[in-house]
Amino acid sequence: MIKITLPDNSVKEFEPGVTGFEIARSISNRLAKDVLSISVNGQVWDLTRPIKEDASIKLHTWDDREGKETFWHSSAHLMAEAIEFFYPGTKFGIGPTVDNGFYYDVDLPDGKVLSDKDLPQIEKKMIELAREKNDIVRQEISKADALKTYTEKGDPYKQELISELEDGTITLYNQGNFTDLCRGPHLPNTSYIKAVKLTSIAGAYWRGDEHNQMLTRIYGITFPKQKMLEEYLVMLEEAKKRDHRKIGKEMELFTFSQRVGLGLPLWLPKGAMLRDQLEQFLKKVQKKFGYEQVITPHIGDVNLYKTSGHFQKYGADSFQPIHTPADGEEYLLKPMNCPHHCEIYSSKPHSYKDLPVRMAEFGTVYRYEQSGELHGLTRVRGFTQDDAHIFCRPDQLKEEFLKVIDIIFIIFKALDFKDYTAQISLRDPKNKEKYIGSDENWEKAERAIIEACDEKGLNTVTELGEAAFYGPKLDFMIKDALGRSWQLGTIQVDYNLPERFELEYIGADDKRHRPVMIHRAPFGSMERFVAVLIEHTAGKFPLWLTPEQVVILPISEKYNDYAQKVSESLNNSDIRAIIDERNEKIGRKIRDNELKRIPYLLIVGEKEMEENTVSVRRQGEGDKGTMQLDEFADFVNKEVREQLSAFYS
RNA sequence: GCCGAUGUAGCUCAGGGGUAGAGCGCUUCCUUGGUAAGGAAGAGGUCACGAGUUCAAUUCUCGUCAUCGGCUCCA
Repeated sequence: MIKITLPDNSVKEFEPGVTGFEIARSISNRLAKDVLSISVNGQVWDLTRPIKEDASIKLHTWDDREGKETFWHSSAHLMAEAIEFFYPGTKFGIGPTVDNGFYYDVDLPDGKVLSDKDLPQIEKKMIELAREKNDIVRQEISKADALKTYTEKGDPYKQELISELEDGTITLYNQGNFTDLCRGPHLPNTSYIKAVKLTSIAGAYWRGDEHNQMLTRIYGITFPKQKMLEEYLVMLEEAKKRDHRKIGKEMELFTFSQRVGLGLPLWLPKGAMLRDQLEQFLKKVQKKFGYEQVITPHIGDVNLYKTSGHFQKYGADSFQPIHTPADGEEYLLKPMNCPHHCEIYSSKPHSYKDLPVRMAEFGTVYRYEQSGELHGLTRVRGFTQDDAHIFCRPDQLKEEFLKVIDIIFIIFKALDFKDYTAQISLRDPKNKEKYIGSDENWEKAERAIIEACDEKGLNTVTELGEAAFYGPKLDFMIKDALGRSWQLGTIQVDYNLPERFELEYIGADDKRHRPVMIHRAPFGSMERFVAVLIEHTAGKFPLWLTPEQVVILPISEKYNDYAQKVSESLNNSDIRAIIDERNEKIGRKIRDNELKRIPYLLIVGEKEMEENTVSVRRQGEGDKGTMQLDEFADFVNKEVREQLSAFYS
């Protein structure tokens, strides 16, 4: 007998060769029905694979990531089987799972091009094949045999994959007439898959390299129940309604113009108001944290970027230099603010007592992005960074890092961002020559970041090899309505620029020393941040931030004068109020303004005019009763203050 | 930049080889009202742009541009 340890540390005994499925059945029939795969000593296995020795196990169902991955992995094979049925001779690339389903990269025979009109018939075939309840069978195979199989099949992609695998670890999976090279694990048979939706079709370079052949990538998602697919599709529809491009248009926040140019956003009055609120808020916070505002031009001499090294690294893929009519001068549209800030730093000598110097600028920068990459406000060619550079002594690094994290916390709190992830990017220890700067400095900087995150109790993921070439960094990422991840705030340590710009300070020892630089941007870019904010709030911005906080609705035109008086009074109390003076009934005005996502609706008529009151409605909540005019102003201002409590405390 | 799809009124979208439609919005008039759509009339389009096929193209074909979904890239 062998001992199987369950996740609750209880131990059960089984015959050697017991399978995951049998273990599940010994626990309950329900579990046997739901289980999809099993972790054996931390490795995910097929349910049908015999366990021959003592092991600790965990059974995975649809509710686990591992369970879903097994399910979708088998679904990718099912799709491949269906594609091979319609297009014999198709060559297959890779078919992994993703956050929401799976994809398979395929190379169709005879230059056949697949379009989304072909997807429904593949879906139908997948369901048909699933119903055949074909067992999915694992087969261990030698490298030589594997290579032979795919050489005969004429599939260069699989051959390439196999040639990189170690002999003795290669497995094939068979189902029906279909065989695929695969590490597994897989479902016991195809019948688990009940609902299929192939979501999109796209080109994808083999192995993600744009010099390689482009394959056709088909994305799909599957479920163990039809109803779950329906719910997923409804969820997708809802997510689309939150798209910042749609809401931005609806709420008149920003627009684009072909005449102005690709990826160059135009901020409309309400969007500009919103952005201005964010900027003013951050300026206040930064002032409190000892930052000084600076302003630098939008272009800079090309030599500035040769000094910084950016021109050598990115010049060829950037907007090309601007040439002066005479004298052969060359200027670059500013892609970064830091070189300018370095020059501000070196405009005067610094004592160690002056440090840190914290220099902030809402600096608009221009970067050439490939046309296919532009995306609403999240990926543009001209954008404004809430940039700042901290020039400090090496011994101040950690403390400064902690303070930047504090600023980011204040902002995320004011905006109710909870679902962010923090990623520490360190250098690849195996590849140290890719990075500049001494080992000692790197270790110091990496330690400072890790310790700062620990001290702040930040839940982080660490990625090796993701550091910038000039220093390690900490990024804050957040997901948009459709689950795509975007980087917002960033804090980066830089030893490179101080070196290149020969920045110095005079130490207590009366000698020259090199400061360390921290680049940081809590919002990242104003454009991207506003985009994510729109999707996060579905356009229902916090009261302190929203462009129009209050709308006054006169019962009839007779009360427009009183509405005017209310509006002036509120504006005098720093509240942004507008009036709906249209010749419409009150019900209509309420409906329209509710849909405009304005937080407070004030209804004013005969009664209110006589008593100097307003009748208050909160967006989405309905009637809140009557208040004195000044009472309402205090009420609103108090709510704003509470939302910004992280700053005021 | 690459692969695929899409482009009709301010917005959302229908239509289709014979000179273009709806709802919302907009304008004017009537109505002056109490907590999620009052009524009537009217204006508004080079059917993205360019070429080709055709007696005739918004519709079919090709190209260009833009947008959307991905890939690559992102200081």
